[in-house]
Amino acid sequence: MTGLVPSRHHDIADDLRQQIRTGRVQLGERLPSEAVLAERYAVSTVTLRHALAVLQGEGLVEKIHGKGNFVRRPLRRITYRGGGAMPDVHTPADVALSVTIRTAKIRARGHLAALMNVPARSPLTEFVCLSRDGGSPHSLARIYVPRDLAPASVPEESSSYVGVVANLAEMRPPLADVREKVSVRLPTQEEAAVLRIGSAWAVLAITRVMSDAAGRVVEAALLVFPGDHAEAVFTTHHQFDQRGTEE
Amino acid sequence: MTGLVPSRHHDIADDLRQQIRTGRVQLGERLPSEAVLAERYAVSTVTLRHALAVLQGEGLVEKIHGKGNFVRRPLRRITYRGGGAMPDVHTPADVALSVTIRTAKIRARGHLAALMNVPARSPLTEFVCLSRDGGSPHSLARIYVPRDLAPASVPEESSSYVGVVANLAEMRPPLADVREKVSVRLPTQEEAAVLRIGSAWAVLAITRVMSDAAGRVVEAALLVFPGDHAEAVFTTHHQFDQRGTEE
DNA sequence: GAGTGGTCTAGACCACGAG
DNA sequence: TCGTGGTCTAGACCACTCA
Repeated sequence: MTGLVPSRHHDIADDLRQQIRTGRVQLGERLPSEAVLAERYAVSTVTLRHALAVLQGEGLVEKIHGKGNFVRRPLRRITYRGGGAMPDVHTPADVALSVTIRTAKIRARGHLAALMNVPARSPLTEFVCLSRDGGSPHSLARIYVPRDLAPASVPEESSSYVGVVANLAEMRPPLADVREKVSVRLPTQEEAAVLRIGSAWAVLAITRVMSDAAGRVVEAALLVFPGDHAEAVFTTHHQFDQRGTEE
Repeated sequence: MTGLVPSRHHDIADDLRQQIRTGRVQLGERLPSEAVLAERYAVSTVTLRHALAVLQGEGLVEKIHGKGNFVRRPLRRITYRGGGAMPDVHTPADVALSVTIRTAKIRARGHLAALMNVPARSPLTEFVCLSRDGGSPHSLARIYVPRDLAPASVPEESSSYVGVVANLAEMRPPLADVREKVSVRLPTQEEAAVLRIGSAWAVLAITRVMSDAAGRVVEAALLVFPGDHAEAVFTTHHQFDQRGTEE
């Protein structure tokens, strides 16, 4: 909206961005304090913070209250593949992802019951999976399956995301339909805290519902990825000639 | 990050949000000026602007420099359906969408050439479509097709998005593959201006590449939707029993 | 020119983190 | 306790819109 009028905080953001990209500020390192930077650039702290907010929005800087501003290690790009036949994330190197899983036995209600097309109070098992790429949070998945389709035990911590997903898939009848809804929204406070992102920065949220040939929902998953380095790919193959309704 | 400490600008945002939602401030109307509101809430203009920024991020308020802050009419939710067999947007009432189309004959280069898998300088036709829902911008689509597959003429303005897409589809050989990449990013300055959204608010960007049975790319589309009221739905049907690689 | 939002200042005080 | 970021003030001046 402001258009092409250069503003001081943009200049500063550009300068800091350059220093980060050229490696003059080391990855993972702390930037000088805001007070120091404000003096260095001869601006007020408010303006300097505005500049840092720009970089935070770009995912280059992580602010930690009471500690400082840190240059964020550029995270591996996350590619989610749609279609449901494969693990959620399978970039070539995603074996390096570690996962923390919290399991709970819950009962369906409200939105979740509707999503899974089961009566309220149906027994479900909930898996909350936080995957990490090295030290950095990577993605958050909340997976719900009918209790009778859940593995009896799931390791609390696993070094392989693929293994976990395979574990779930074993119990599952063959899939017939996968419906994935992709949306953009601001993270909840919890999500922002867990993923270590600013609460003003959007996430890529995917709601995935899988059902078997009988139409029974065998899994519902609420997946959340930091928006600045995630993407979802969907591939559709049209196996028949295009005559009328085929999809 | 700040956590549970209530802050003045959040309180104000909450109050204004309530007034908007309960209709005490009319849709499309201008809010009192920032100076007036700042006095009313007994805060500085900076703090008041911070509160408005929250509402702007939620898509409730649209700021227009020199004019005022306006309560944004809640836009119809945009649902993009993946798979490529259908028009981009087909909520029941999307016949109400109007579209402005700018057509240009261009030549492939760089990223676009790679995307369409054609040599640089291949002749393409570009369609830039801005669709509007009533008065509000709704989505921006940049569609590229090989020159020989482009309709000779496209109406500059059309009242029906569906008609336009059908127009394009007529020229097309049967589709074999559709690949859609969904990502979240900040809008470019141009996109922010055209879609009338703040440049700090993320958009849902879809890159769609369609190819025919021979593997030729017959269309590449760069679609941009305001992130706060758009979603994309992908449905996969598994027609065979699940044995090995079938995706 | 009058009224609006956009940017900025030079402080102040509060909340968090680590020793 | 000290250094950090988080919020806020009471102005100032500039840029945009419209009569």
